[in-house]
Amino acid sequence: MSRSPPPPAGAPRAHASSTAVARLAGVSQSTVSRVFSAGAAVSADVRERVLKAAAELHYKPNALPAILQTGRSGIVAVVVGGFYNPFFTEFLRCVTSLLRERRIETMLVDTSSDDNLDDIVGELSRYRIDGVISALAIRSTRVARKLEGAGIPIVAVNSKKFGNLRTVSTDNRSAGALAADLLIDGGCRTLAYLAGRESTAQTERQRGFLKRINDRQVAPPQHVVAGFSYEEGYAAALELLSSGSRPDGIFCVNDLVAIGALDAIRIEFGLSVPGDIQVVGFDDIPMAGWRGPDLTTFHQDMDALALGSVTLLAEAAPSRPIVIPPRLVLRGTTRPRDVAVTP
Amino acid sequence: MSRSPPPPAGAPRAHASSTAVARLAGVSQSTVSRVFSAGAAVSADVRERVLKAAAELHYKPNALPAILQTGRSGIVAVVVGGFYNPFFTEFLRCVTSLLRERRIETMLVDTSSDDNLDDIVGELSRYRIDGVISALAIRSTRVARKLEGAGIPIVAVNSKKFGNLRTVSTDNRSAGALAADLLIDGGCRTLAYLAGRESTAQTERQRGFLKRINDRQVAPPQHVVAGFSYEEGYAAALELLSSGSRPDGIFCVNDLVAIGALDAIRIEFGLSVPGDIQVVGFDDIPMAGWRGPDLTTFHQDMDALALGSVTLLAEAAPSRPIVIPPRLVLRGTTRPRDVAVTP
DNA sequence: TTGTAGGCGTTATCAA
DNA sequence: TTGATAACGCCTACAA
Repeated sequence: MSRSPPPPAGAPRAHASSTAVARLAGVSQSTVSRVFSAGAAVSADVRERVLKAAAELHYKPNALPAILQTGRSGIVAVVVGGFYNPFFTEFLRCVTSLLRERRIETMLVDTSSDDNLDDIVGELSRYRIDGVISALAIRSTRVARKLEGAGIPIVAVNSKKFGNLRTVSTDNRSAGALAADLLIDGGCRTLAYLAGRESTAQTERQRGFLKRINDRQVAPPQHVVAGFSYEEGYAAALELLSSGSRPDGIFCVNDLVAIGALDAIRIEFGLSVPGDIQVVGFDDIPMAGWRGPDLTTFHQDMDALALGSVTLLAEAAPSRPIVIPPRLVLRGTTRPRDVAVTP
Repeated sequence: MSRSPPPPAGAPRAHASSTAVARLAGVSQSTVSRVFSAGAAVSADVRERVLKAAAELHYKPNALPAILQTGRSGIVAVVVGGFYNPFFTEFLRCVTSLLRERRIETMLVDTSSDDNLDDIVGELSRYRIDGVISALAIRSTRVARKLEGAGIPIVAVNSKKFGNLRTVSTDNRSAGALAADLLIDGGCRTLAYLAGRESTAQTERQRGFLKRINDRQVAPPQHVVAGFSYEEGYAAALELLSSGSRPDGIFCVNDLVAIGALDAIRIEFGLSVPGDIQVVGFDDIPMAGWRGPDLTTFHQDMDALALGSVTLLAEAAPSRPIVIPPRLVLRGTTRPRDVAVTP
């Protein structure tokens, strides 16, 4: 029997195979296989002998041949769009936790844009991943089409729906409308919106906000494009206030931008929040609850988003989009109020 | 030729194999394999024909048989100890980015404790991962030993060294000493330390801090066990100050604890920082640089930690531990000073 | 309950 | 430069 040359000293010794275990236990390879696959019929005596041999050889079943055989890898790729934003890391936490419960492994992909998602998924498909969960929304038809061509089920969060794409979203538009109500009911009359860059979530929030403002016959808000980071929020607020305008209510595309804006308003301009200006964010990241920012915001229900993603991915065929309602979290950057807010 | 039954309608169609491509291109399977493995000799003519056929069939080489054959998967598991702490997420960001450059995939593991790391790695070894990078330090000999038994190279950050374990660490002890110097030179005489729970990093920071304080003949600091989160830092500061003591300098085990403490000090007690109390953190997470906290802290060089981890993992045999110097970042929670700090 | 044999889709080896 | 053939380690019939 021909054998491979011995591994160089110091190198991790090769993994034992089921054949090796079988030899040591004096049984056939298939018997070893049976012992390690749930619900197969093996006599207690043989099972014990096999397990003993396996332990002795540090045997761990090799998943790869099984995948090769069955076509299912038990691996899901999770895509995030940057670790700077706790929205992504929280989502990642929830998803990996759910996947782990289901004994599925997570392959992590971090990318700044969905533009190259098709390439990344193509690359990952070499590992026969069972699916993709993307916290990054898909924007272009080109990418959506190529992803479909890869033949791997894909769930995207807060994304527009394309073809077979499965989507789970927070109801961003309603939240935008609610934000408008909140500020207007709180007495604001000169509103501003600190926007993100192109993304479905951002567009929807903005749309809901503008629509409700218009419906309630309040003057349209000033619009400043910030981005999604603390620094961009800070800079945008600086720009806004330096221009001489003094809005009394600001809705921000997310919490990082809102916290940046807050710091600029309070520290750079010495204005009071919510006295002079009320501020509303989006996401309810942990820092929004810190005593410093104490930010009023909309909670994105990560558990629901994650559970929805995992569930949709598990389904055989793409089903209807899942929409999760946001939850308003009232904190110290808006005026205390008794009136109930209705969508 | 026997064929498997056709896939159910709607199911993602099966991936094409190199054999299918070979048939279509009119060459042998080995030739297709050569075309897709770098640096193999194939005539331009044949290569073109194969690539055309491959494109037509959406062919992507299946990595699994290759792994089976070569024993190398191109997958590394990265372990983090909770997404609440930007230290972990930043590390994760740097590591995945470096791995991606090297065309290695990241399998993500999130676990609250290193106690079950051996089980997790055992589970992952089924995928024949090439190695493990753990941002979580390894504390117990039992786990270290079992990990060694798995025969997979492992790098741990800020960890004690066990056997074959490869380690990359920030020089936590020196940083602790520097923190003592900084506060004492800044005029502090009644110091306090907000500690984390058992971990090598925490112990080392504390040890360096205490030693330098002792060396400089300043009274030993008060010691409160907080933990590693914002909430725990807040609670610990509350406890410390409610007990009636008024330290004038506090060193915190990490930035989250420090920011929690800051909020308690400023908001709950109305004290001035750095006027009444100076505060020093550790890690230099992004929030430490926000205008609100504006926290003086020690920067952990994530790029260096990540690069060290990836490099150590790539080495054939475990080599010497890598130690990264921390960098003091002076901000607004300590008094401005001109004197240079020397270790 | 256990063993035998074929096949999954690559890489590696050797011959042509 | 190309092709045939043997692994890699498991799962899945099917036979004993």
